[in-house]
Amino acid sequence: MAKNLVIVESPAKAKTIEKILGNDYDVRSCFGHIRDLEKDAMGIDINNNFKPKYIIPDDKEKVVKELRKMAKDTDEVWLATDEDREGEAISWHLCEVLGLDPYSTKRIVFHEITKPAIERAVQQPRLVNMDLVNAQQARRILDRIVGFELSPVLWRKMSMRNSLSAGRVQSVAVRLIVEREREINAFKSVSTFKVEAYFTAKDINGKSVTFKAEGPSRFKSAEDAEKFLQQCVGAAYSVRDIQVKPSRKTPAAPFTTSTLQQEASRKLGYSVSKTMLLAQKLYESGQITYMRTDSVNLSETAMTDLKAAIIKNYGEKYHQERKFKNKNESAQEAHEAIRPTYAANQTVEDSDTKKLYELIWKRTLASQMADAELEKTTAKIAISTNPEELTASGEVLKFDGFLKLYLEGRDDEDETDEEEQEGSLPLLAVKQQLDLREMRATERFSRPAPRYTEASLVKKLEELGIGRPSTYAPTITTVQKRGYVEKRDKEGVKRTFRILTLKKDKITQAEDQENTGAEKAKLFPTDLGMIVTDFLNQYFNSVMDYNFTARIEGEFDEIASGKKVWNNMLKDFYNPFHKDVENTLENAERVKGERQLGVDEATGKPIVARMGRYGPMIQIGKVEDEEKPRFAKLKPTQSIETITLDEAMELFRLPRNLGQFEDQDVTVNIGRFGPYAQHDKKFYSLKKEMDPYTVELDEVAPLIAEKRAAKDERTIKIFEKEKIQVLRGPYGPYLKVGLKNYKLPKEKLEHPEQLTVEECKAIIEEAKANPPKKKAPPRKKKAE
DNA sequence: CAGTGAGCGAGCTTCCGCTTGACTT
Repeated sequence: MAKNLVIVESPAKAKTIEKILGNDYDVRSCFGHIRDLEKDAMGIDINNNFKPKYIIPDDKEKVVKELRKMAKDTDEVWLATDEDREGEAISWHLCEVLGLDPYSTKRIVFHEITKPAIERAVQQPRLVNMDLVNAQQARRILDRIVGFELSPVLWRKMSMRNSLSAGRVQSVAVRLIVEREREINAFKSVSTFKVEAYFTAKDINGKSVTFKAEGPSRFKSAEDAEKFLQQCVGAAYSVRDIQVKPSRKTPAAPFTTSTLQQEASRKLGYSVSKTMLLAQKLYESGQITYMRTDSVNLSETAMTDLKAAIIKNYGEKYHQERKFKNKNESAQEAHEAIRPTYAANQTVEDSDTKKLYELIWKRTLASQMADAELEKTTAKIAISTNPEELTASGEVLKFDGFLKLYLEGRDDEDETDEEEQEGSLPLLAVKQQLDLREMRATERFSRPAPRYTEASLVKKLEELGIGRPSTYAPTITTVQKRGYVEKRDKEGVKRTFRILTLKKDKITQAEDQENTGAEKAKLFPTDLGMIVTDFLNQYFNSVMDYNFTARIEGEFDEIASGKKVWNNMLKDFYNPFHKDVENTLENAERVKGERQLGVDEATGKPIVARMGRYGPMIQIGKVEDEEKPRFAKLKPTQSIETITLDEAMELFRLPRNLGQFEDQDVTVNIGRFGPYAQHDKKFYSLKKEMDPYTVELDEVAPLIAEKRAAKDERTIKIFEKEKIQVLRGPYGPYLKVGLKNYKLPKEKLEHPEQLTVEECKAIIEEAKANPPKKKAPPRKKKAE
């Protein structure tokens, strides 16, 4: 046992630091928080000044036990958790649990895992900062109160299924998506006409090249555009003025969690959870620094390392030292930016993480590289018959600088002309006459703000100071798991647009088609998400306010700096909040999310879209009517808010009988698990692209035959009487009895077809006698 | 696995932020 025990949060970090500190130090990890509020009675004694009751969660017992033992056998314990609010609290909890005195135990901090930083830290120990700890306790308790008082309100007041949830972070995330969707639904697109003229001129080599110039402004109507073209008939064009301006581009800061998620989404198409999973792998294998960070800072040693790599690869000219400042006020900067551990490693072998690593490597190096230098040329072109002018602009890259490696992506889609790369212009002279090849006025439509992607939502949350690097990915998973939000694609619709062309002094009009509104992997609110958001907005306006988190963060800061007492802050929040909760429980109506669609022509009964126990549906007639109402489920992409009466009536066409296959009826319907076909008493899920409303027998019949064959293939053996199946799955052969699966012992994996009934029964008995340990997530009994 | 949709009441759910594995059909 070494003389010193150093406790950090992450095990990968522990390994590195142990190497740096040498033999006198044992470095161990506590794996994050080791205590949390008890769940009973919220774990808070509200009437006793919000006194928290902490427990050690089951999955932390083991590590706490080990740390206790080590702490007892060592001379000195050093608390080296992260230098932020949560880290400070973890240190305090460690004191409490390990029996250390917070007023004498050594607390050390460092922002980077480098030898000088750690050695410096060890020489300057301090004590646990109780003000900061109290700020964390206030944060924790407030989140618990909000979550555990709001969620039960939803259970009581929503007429849909249970296990709904609300919280300071997730509810605002859903609100953002709901409001964006409504903005899009309400958006009225207007069209304008954009004029582009194509000229030819001789370049330096005497070669004839074509370039583009833009019209003076966008025209509101086809008539106005035509009038302009008309005025250009017979005109001569000449260069009136040329401006040449140098410009520069600057590299983006190195990655934080949020910007890494954004770029991996834009450039590699990764979901935020995939990005984090791969980054974790890179971190654990020592390839990159810590991946949950809000800091853009690079350590001194990293800067030196990067400089060397840049100079070696690209030369002195390409290096430029830069320090980046964080724009985000809520940043706590306990770590460095995300960077490669060794700048010399351009890539990694592992094919899974290769792309992400290279992205990080390029971004980090680029951040220490020289500006790109450009030359922007703008030529004004006069029209002899018209006082208006055309503008041609071109850009030439004089020095690539950081662009050699990396250019940050953008969120706006490149559907329109706006983002067209500016090409280069031929060398023009003032007064030079230009030949017009043609001039076009093209109709363009304004577009609503795009729906959020996972990554652009993270960006927005970070801007609002809501959530932390460690929670962005889990929050996005939660709102999807709760059924408030769905990630999906949307097909575009065809739209016709007009083009007026002036060519050889003649104006012609044509039409063309474009695809618009197509979106990939975007976040859509569900009806449930909208209804819950409306409800929370109505009754808990203050918590749903986009500035709520920023405001209370300010108060946490005051607690951290000793200007405010944490219990008082909580009291000021709790009293009005709890009153709202009680008022809502007492007075709010149960929410059904009902919307009137019209009247059924055949029966005169009212038709409504509303939320049922099993999701959004259409109802014809009322429950109290003599004749029972008719019900139909909405399609997955439909929404209560936007469905039309005609679309609603369409839904009543199911179930459909498609005709006969092998002398049996084939019917299609939509069930609990999506669209399916039924044939010979068996069920077959329809393929994604098959629409149960339009699918035909000749599409479904092969599916039935194919699925039957696939099932035969998976089946190795069946013991009919005992109802034991031996099946082949993606993890190898296994046993299936009813809904339960059983693993085969290793020695049976080779020849599963030789298994006997007795052997199978023995395996099952064995498994039942030694049930697999279910630890962290307790299995839910009911689906959903 | 694939019929539902009212209302009652039992017994359940739930938060955010710090960290990794265990597990999967």
